[in-house]
Amino acid sequence: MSTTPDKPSLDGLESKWAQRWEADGTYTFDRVAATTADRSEIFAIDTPPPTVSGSLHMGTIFGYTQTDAIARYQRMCGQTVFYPIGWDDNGLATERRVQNFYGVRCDPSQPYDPAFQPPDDTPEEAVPISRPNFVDLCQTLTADDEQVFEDIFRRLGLSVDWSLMYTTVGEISRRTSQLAFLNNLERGEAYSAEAPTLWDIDDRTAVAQAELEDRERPGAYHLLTFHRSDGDGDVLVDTTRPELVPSCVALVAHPDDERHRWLVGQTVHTPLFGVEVPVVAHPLADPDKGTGIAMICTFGDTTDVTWWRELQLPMRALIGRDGRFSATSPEWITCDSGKAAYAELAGATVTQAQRTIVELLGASGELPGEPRPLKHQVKFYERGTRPLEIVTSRQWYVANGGRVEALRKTFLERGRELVWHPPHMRHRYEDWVGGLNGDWLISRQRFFGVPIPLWYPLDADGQPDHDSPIVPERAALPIDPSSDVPQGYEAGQRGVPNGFIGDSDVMDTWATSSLTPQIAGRWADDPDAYARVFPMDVRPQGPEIIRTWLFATLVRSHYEHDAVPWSHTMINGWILDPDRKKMSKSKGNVVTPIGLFDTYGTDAVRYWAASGRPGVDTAFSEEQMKVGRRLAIKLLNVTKFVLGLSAVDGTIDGHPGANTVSDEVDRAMLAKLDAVVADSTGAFDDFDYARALERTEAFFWWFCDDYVELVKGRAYGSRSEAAAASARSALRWALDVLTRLLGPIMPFATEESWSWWHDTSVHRAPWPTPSGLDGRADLLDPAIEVLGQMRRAKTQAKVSQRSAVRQLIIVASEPARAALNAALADLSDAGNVTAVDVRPGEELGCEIELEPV
RNA sequence: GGGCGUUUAGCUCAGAUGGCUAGAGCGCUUCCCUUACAAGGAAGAAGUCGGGGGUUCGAGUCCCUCAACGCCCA
Repeated sequence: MSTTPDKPSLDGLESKWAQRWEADGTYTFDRVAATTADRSEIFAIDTPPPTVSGSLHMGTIFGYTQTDAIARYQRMCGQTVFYPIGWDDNGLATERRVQNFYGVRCDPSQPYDPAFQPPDDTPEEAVPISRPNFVDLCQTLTADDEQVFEDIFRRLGLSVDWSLMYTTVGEISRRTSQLAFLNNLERGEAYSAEAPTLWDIDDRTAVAQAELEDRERPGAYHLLTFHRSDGDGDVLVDTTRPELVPSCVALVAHPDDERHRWLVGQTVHTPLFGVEVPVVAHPLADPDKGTGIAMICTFGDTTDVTWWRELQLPMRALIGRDGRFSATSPEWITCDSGKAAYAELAGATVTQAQRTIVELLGASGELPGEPRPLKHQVKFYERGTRPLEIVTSRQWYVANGGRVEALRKTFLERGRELVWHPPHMRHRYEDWVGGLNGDWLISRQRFFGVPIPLWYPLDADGQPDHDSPIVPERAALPIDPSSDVPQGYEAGQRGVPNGFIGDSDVMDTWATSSLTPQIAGRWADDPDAYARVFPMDVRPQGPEIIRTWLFATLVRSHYEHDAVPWSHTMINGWILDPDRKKMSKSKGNVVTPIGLFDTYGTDAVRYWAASGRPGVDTAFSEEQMKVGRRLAIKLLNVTKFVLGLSAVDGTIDGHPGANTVSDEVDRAMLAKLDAVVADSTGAFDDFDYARALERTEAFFWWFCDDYVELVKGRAYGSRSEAAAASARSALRWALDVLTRLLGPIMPFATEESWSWWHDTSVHRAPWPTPSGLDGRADLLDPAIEVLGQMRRAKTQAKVSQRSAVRQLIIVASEPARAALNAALADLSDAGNVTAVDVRPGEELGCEIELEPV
């Protein structure tokens, strides 16, 4: 117990208490208790591992504070709380940051340089370095970033158990991720296939459906002339991608389109290249677009892929992984003029090719009319800068219902097993699962990630056999197939005929972070410990990653455990800037938290975060933080006041003593507080930290402004010792309860004021229960009303609130008079009333005669 | 084009199963250094609850419709 300071202050509380909590293990997950506890006595949280590449912004503070409030509530309720933390350092975001930070790029053909040092100054041209050197740099940089994040989270007062920290490229994550993948493979849930894939030509990697975004781009319709093979005229086709004419495999019209029905089944020759292609019918052809007949190319967009697959068309792909047209003329272009035209395109980028082909078509007279500009939606990788292309490559997939209706239904049903907070967020999940159009592509042609743990045997020609991958021993995980050697082979056989080769890809970030319950819970290493926390109780996260993180976690858990990974999911809202725009890095309106912690104190920032309702977008508001700061200071001050009164023996021992709290006024206040306790408890049980805070806060201000003012005189001893003891006892009890109610939201100020009169942490104190004193909650209403009228009279008379009332005449109904009588002495004290008279009447009213100045 | 959400004082938001004479905080105005708190306290002004229909004795709350904004998906 420390002494109450003369001048309470919020300054410095964060570092003082963060250190103390760490030293005391206040938030440590109690493994011993967990082994004997019933599962219902453990509360496990699947914390989002934030991406550490870059700065931590207010959205993170917002969501994580809300989760922390729930964790603290559950802990005070006596739950053994499993609250881990992780860093998502895996993936392209980190690679980008390393490239920019050090001025390097990964070139897997470079040999490892053990003595490599990054350039001192960022060079103009990126320095090519080996993959191991590159990965080293990624590790170095993320380690720095992670320390910065940890400092911020500690300052935020997150009650996570730091000993449970993991990273998504760490050894445990790699083992878990590879093990889960091998299990998926063994059960047939993961497979590899050579297929058209959305491809980012800048990052040179495949991209999954969940990573796409549509962006509006200017384009132009070009009217192209195809020539009927029967020589009986031309067919005009509108396209926004004339450069893909050499990849054209068919024309397509809607089956019900009368204008083109006669043409279906015939063939035409493509402009410039003279390749004969069929005219086919398919319902996805839009009769209202362009001329109503479209060119199918392999591949201009995802509709082309659908047509190609469903109509079993040939593949005539020309754009390579570098985004350039093939350097050699393809075999399907046979005429000399076609070959000559292609020679102009060979090696060109898409933009160059379009310009060239428009010129060629203009010269050949096969481009009637001018291009007509339009704006259209183009698919981009969400982190990318150029439109995605579709290339054919071998990739690994995990079945997610995108191709099989029954599986899709299974995942929709899994989604309904979860309790969603707020409930409408479930729609986002269902919309996404319902709209899947392919399996989950998990392989990435990148460097900093969890390797796909496979090798392939090479045949006598040195060609890999992708259908018979070599699987590592489970006990050897994690492995890196680019340096580890499979059982039964020797290192010298790598890459030689009849030898082996490692899979060079890494897994998608989500393929690892979809396993956060398994990683944090130590599924791969400690099944007993894992069984204590899985399925977890809650997954808090942002709405934008329902389609990725939440869905992928459900998929993995379904396969691995035939269960949903948690019983509840809490989806937080967005942070909006004062103009109601979403705050995001790209908009440049992001505020960083440290300055706010300095200015308002962490509790104030937490107060703002906790006042955002679950799932509701919330304006960034420093005004709200000021309010939170006032609340925190008020708590310190009112605690100082209550503790400054002499203590009452034996009244605070779990509950206020029924004998000591003898005054009806005090019991009425405690009855009101009982209702607040019940409300707050119910709200927290329903994950509604905001409602809990709102109820507690409203009561707290009433308590300070009205109740304390009403009983202050009596508490000082203006009447009998018993009357004073009742007030002091009630004040202490109420303050004790209020401090605990505010603990989950404002951990620092509550811990500080609590420490002035307790030896143990408020965050380990039991969650409050009702006093059970059966007071009349509405008893004080008329007295408080009269108190207000006296204040008004004094304010209007422009005199001090302290000034005396010579005579107070109250008119009140019978029940109100009874209630007033109980409080009349307190009222006279509080209003400094010389003479008071209560008279019968209908409406409550007062006549107030002030003492002349 | 489809789905979801939001729309209540100048601002940010509360208003479970319809009963409100519509609340809070901030901001604003005025007053008060009162022995927990001047990084405070007291009081006051301020809203035809997005528009239009409907159900009902009664609707911010339920139904229909329209509009604006936001997000997600095509």
